[in-house]
Amino acid sequence: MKTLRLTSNDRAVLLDSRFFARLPRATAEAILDGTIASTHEEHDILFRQDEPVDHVFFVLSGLVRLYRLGKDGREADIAVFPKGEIFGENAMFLEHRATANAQAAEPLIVARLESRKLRQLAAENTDVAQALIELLCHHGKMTEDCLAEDRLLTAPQRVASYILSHCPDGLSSFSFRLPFQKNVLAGKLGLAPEALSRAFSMLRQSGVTVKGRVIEIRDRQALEKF
Amino acid sequence: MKTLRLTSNDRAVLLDSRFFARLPRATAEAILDGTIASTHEEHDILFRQDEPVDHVFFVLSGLVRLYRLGKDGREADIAVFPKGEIFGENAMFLEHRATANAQAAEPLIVARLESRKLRQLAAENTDVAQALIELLCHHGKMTEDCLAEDRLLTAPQRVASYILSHCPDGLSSFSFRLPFQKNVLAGKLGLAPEALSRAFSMLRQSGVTVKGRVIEIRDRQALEKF
DNA sequence: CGCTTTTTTGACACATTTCAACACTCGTGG
DNA sequence: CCACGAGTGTTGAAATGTGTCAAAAAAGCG
Repeated sequence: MKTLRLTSNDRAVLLDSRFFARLPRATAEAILDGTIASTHEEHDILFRQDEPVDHVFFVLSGLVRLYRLGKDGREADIAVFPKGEIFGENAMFLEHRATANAQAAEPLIVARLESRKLRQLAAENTDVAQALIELLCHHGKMTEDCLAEDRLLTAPQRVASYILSHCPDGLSSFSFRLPFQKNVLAGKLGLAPEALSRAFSMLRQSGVTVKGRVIEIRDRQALEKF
Repeated sequence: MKTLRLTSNDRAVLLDSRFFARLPRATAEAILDGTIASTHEEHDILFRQDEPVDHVFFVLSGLVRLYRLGKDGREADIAVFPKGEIFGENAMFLEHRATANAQAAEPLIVARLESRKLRQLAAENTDVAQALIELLCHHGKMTEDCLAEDRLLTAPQRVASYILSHCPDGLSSFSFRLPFQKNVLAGKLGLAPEALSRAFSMLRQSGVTVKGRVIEIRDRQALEKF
C-alpha cells in the first residue's frame, strides 16, 4: 500500500459523486480537506472485521469486496463496490470497528475520508447528516435485496436477475460486459464459482450467450420468467 | 385495524426507548405530538412492498414480520420486530415507498410516527438526524448479520447461533423462552419450519432440550463449536 | 508460443425443501 | 370429564439444489 495526494481529477470525481454532489461546495471541500488516497494491489486487505477503522473509503478506481469470515475460514460476500462508491461508513457509528473485511478485488485506489472528522461534521451539519442517511439507506436496501434474493431465488434465477438489472428498460435484446471477474460475481451472488458457471449454461437455453466477460441477451422476456 | 390515542404509559415506553432516549425531551415530545397508535389482529398487513407508507412504526406490543414476496408467492423474511423496536424508517428516504411487506405476527399495537414530519425534523435538527443514523446503522448491521449467517452456516448452526445470542455471557447452562412461535423463528432464520424442527433435534445431542417454547441448554461449549 | 490463472464440466456428497402423514396442544362445548 | 377440532409442531421419504473435488478446457499475459 502506498499513500498519495488526491489529484485534481480525483477531487473532481469525488465532488461529482452522489454523496458529495448533494452537499454545498464549501462543505464538500471541508470534508475533502486533508483527505488522502492510497493504492493497493489485488488481494490486499483494507481492514478486518472487528478491528478499528479510521476512514470511510471512496473507490477511485478498481474494486473492493466486503466479506465476513466463517469459523472454518470460508468467506461470505456482503457487497462489492466498484469505482465511484463509498463504503465503510457504518463503522463510524459502531465505535469505529468494522463489521466485515474489505479486500481489493483488483488493483485499487481509494480516497480515505477521515471518519472522526466526518462523524463530527455530521453531528453539526444537517446536510452532511442527510447525505449519510441516504447512503446508509441505500446500502441497507442493497443488503436487503441480497438477502431476499438468496432466500427466494435459485442460482440461475439470481444470475438472470443480475443480468436484467443491467438491461436498459425497453430493450428486448442487448449485451454488456461484466464489470469484474466471474469469480467475484459468484461471490456477490452467494454462489460457488462452479454454480455460476452452471447457471450461465442453463441460461443459454433462454437466449443468453457468454463469451469471456461479454454477456449477450437475445430475448429479455424469456429471462424475466426464468 | 382500530386507531387510538397514545396512553400515558405508551408515551413513557416510547420516551424510554433507544431512539427517543438520546433526544432532548422537547424534541422527543415534538415527534410524539400528533402520534397515534393502531391495533391489528394477527396476519393483518401494515404496509406492502412498493406501496406508499406515511408512518414510521414503533412496536408497543406484539410482533411484526418484515418480508418480501417472490414471484411464486413464497415469502422471505427480512426481519422480525418485537416490542420496543422501530421499523419502516428507510421508506422515509426512498420516496416514502416500502421496500418490503409488514405483517402482524401476533395481535399488535404500534405507534405511528408521521414520517414526513420526522423527515422534516431530521433535516433541521442534528439530534434527530443522529438518532436516525444510528437506527439505520443498527438495522443495516442486523441485515448483514443475517446475510452472512445464511451464507456461512447450516440450519443447525444458525439455530445454535440464535440460541447463543440469548445466553448471558459467562453461563455454561441456562434456559429461556422463545419470544415467538417456532413458525416465526423459522422464517427469521430463513428456514422451512420442518428444517427448524430437525435442527432442534440435531441439537439435542449437544445438550439442548426443547419443551414447547422453552429452550434449555446444558452445555454452552458444545453449542459453540457446533 | 508456453505458462499461469481462470473457467467449465463431470461425478458425487450433502443440506434443505417439499409433500404427506402423524402427534401434540389447547380451548370449546357436549 | 371427555371428545372434538383447529392450529401447531414433528417425522419420514423422495426430490431438488448447491457445494466439493478433480480434471479438462479456455483465456489472459509475458
